[in-house]
Amino acid sequence: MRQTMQHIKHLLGEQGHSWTRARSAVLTVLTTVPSPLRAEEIHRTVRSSGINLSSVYRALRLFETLNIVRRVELGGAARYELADDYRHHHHHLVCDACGRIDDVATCPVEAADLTRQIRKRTGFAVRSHVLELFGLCRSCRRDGR
Amino acid sequence: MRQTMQHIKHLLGEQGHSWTRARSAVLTVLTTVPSPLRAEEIHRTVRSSGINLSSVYRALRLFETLNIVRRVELGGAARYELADDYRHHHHHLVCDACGRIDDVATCPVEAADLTRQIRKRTGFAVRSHVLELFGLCRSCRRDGR
DNA sequence: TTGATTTTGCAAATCATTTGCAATATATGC
DNA sequence: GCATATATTGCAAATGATTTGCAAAATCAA
Ligand SMILES: [Mn+2]
Ligand SMILES: [Mn+2]
Ligand SMILES: [Zn+2]
Ligand SMILES: [Zn+2]
Repeated sequence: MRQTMQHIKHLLGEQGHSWTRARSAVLTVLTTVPSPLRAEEIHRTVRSSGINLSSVYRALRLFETLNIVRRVELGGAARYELADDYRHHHHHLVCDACGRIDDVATCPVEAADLTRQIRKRTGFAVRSHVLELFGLCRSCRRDGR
Repeated sequence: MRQTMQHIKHLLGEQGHSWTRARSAVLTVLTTVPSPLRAEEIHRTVRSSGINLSSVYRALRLFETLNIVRRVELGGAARYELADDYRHHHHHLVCDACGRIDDVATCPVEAADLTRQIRKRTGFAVRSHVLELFGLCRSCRRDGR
């Protein structure tokens, strides 16, 4: 999305970071593909532009600290997707059989106001949470796996 | 807990696995310490018995597949704790400042009956979920970090 | 106790990710 | 645009966590 790219480019400038081919390319992939991708998957689509895997990792790391991208851990290599500031806060349904990953907008942590409950009960101030749901997607279920 | 150890020993036998010094030692640690531990931390307390780090990893892997232990991913090395069959289903509060890890019994996924809702809406059959909460524990909050 | 079967210690391999460094690209002020 | 100070990159080597091959040692069932 052009809007998002422009905004992020500007943000990088403000923070004293350059707008480089590598960063731009990685970001293009992430704004294009909705599911969380591995560094290696991102690299596969930008390597033709002569961009090194290390640079992909470096770009992702920078984006993560700037809250542009968030890391998603689903077992194995980490995955990355645009952060909540650019896409609705959401969680994932991961199919154990075929590996398909879908978004779920429903957040039970927000729905239950869990953050407030925990703060009241324990004094712990929740600032973020990780929630991932695993199971079988409709079609794998049909295939009786 | 003696009860738990006996039960697991019996379970291993049933499934054709031996009851070995390494497995017994790892299990003793896990039934003793309530917070999720890293392989290396477990090893530190059993190395004196001449047990190798590889064996700790192998024991943990076996226990995981037998649903005796569950892996907890909180960033960095994986951690392991007794599985839900032996301890209440629960999640964690991880303090970003001091690293303290507490259990939370409240499960918003169960509370919201999210599994059923998702199945109805999307056909996806949720079988398990991962939820970890990050923030500042009461005392780190007081210290104003 | 014994022989068949598992498991272990150890070292080397693997996998994801990070890092040092010299070469290259980007930004900024002419 | 052009020069140049600074930031970034490619590449290869390092790292940290976890896994693996294999011969030796432990466990198990008879
Ligand atoms: Mn997503
Ligand atoms: Mn726990
Ligand atoms: Zn949420
Ligand atoms: Zn739960």
